[in-house]
Amino acid sequence: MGRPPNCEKIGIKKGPWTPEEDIILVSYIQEHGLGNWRSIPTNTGLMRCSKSCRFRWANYLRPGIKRGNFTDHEEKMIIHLQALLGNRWAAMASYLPQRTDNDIKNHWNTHLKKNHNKLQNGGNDNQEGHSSSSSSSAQAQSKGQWERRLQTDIQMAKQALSEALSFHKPTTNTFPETKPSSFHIHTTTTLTYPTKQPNNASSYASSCENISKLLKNWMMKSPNTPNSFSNNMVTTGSSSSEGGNSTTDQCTKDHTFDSLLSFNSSKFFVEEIKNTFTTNKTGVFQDQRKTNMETQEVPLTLLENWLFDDGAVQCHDDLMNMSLEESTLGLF
DNA sequence: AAGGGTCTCAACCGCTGGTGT
DNA sequence: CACACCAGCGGTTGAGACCCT
Repeated sequence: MGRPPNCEKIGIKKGPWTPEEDIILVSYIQEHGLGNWRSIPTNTGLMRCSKSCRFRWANYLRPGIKRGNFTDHEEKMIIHLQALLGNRWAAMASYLPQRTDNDIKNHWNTHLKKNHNKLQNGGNDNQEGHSSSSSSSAQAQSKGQWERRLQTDIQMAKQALSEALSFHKPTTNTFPETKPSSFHIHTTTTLTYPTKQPNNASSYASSCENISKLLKNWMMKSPNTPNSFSNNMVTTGSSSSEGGNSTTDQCTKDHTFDSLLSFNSSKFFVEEIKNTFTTNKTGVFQDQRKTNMETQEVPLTLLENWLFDDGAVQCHDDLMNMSLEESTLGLF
């Protein structure tokens, strides 16, 4: 027989997450790492289902998420990727590491879809005037899209395989072979963080960053903060509320982190990353995972390796060029 | 200022494929 | 092999923010 049914939908809370809940979730993940989502509500006492916890983490609390307006570059990427991949938001998110699939999906539906449809309708009008056999041309087009999609999947699979076989080899500069890290890391959020290994420097630096932001906002909003949460924060690693310079440092960090996650300038980008990760290892977050940092050499994550690769930025340009030519001609 | 319409986006829902028992 | 769990994905919803009249 299979596993015993485990349905516990009684008392499940829905709706927006409170800062308290965020803090509990982040603290727990920080302490225990990502593993069994199902155990999180039980172990934390959160009245949320595991799905909700995973979703909240993946789309809001996860380190490295960039929020706010999409840049022109990002929007173009999304349009190109949508033409290439269709509504495969998770796959698209793998090309935009700092954006979540939900973010991309929302942005597409609210901002880009309308413009896209407008332009497409305009193009269709012309096309229809051209040819009456729209069904066959549509079929051919869908076949082309399907082939491109398949090709993309094959490339991704090939790269994943080669990555697995030669883990430490430097990557080449052709698309998408240089992007395995982004595929591996961001297609699914759980792959981002080694399970049961809560000592990834950059990840936890960013987790603490998120926690401190939450805490800061929460403190401002609710002056009657229960001590239990403050204590929890201290014991679980956040130190941003301590010390006079913490706020300034935090702002600088926020800015830097946002900068490093933008694709605007390749050289600046790479330098920023190098500086930032140096800061991560020596700076304000050191105390947060002091024990681990002092006793262990923190390995670079796949993302970090990719980010250090100067050729990486070029890949996005390659993608842009490729898709521009064949997929979204006339969109811009 | 107020009311109604529109927009945005966080969160939920249902489905699917992989995996454990 | 069958059943159930689990994680992930894409579609959809609805509350709040925003804009317009």
